[in-house]
Amino acid sequence: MNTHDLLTMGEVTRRSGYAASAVRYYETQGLIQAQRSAGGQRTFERSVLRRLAFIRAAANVGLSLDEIKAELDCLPGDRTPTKADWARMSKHWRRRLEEQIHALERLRDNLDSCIGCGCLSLQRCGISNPGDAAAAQSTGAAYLPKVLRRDPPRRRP
Amino acid sequence: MNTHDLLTMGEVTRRSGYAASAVRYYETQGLIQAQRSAGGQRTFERSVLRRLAFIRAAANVGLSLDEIKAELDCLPGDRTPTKADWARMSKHWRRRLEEQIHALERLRDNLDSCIGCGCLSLQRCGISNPGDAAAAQSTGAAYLPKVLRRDPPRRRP
DNA sequence: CCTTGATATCAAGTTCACTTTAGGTTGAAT
DNA sequence: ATTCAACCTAAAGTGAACTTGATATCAAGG
Repeated sequence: MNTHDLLTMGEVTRRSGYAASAVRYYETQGLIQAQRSAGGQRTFERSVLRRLAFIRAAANVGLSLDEIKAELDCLPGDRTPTKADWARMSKHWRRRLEEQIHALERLRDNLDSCIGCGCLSLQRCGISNPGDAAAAQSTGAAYLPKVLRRDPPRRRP
Repeated sequence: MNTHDLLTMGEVTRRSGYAASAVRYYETQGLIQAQRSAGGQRTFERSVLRRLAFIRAAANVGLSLDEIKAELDCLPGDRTPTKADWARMSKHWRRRLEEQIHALERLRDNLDSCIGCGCLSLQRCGISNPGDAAAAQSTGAAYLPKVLRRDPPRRRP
């Protein structure tokens, strides 16, 4: 416990749940900022905790650090998100979550129909949809939305 | 087009959508097998296409290669999955997909309530749930199921 | 035979999000 | 003054899933 409102690294790690190495990493990546003491040790404003919470939340929603940085950079003057910012950004997140949910639901439903067909048919299966040249026109791909697709079949120039 | 039913690398890459490097990688990892021609070039049985389709499907459901290998190894005699195998395994996948869907739905709903609270409260927010020492008992974590949790807050020994 | 394009191997590189290691410094308490 | 936990930096390591690069061989048409 220190007397005024600057936090030490130890306090930040304890209260944020992040490892010191992660906190330092985020600083190098410009996601958070730190002041330095005379001896060169980091001191953090209390707001860094909120920022770290934001980072964790965004990461849990599936954003990459680059994306998170972009969101944080959108905050004018590098301030901590206000309620309005939060609402705006959460709209963004919600859309993303909805997409993921729908993608998974489609995948699940397709899985059900695949059980019936003894599937993995190279021609028709929407889950495997191997991008067989013979099936290039297949509608199967529609079942696997981009958000879930791991690899792009047929990247022939 | 070759005359009998062994496939060349080129045919496999064209028909599976996988890059040759990926196919070779899967072979080193024991996910697929290949015979060799006199000159040392790979030849594949046609069933490798089905296996690759299976691999892609499983990967799209979110399984790691290790998990996929485990599933494939479960097939007695290293054969291509039959309808029964497929049904058994898809049950596995379905559970996984259901989990992911529910996790995302909870996250989405929590996001909605967070908009109302101007959130990211260190104490209560289920989305950020930073593992603040003061909030160690928080129920917030319940909102973020393991499948979605990126990092384990407070791993203090 | 020669050329060309497809394949082969093996090691090393890539990306992401950090962690680990090694070795040195700080700062608060005794 | 001494001690020792907490802190610092820079560089290298991790793991997943491949890709890239360098270099060499194969296969088939002309």
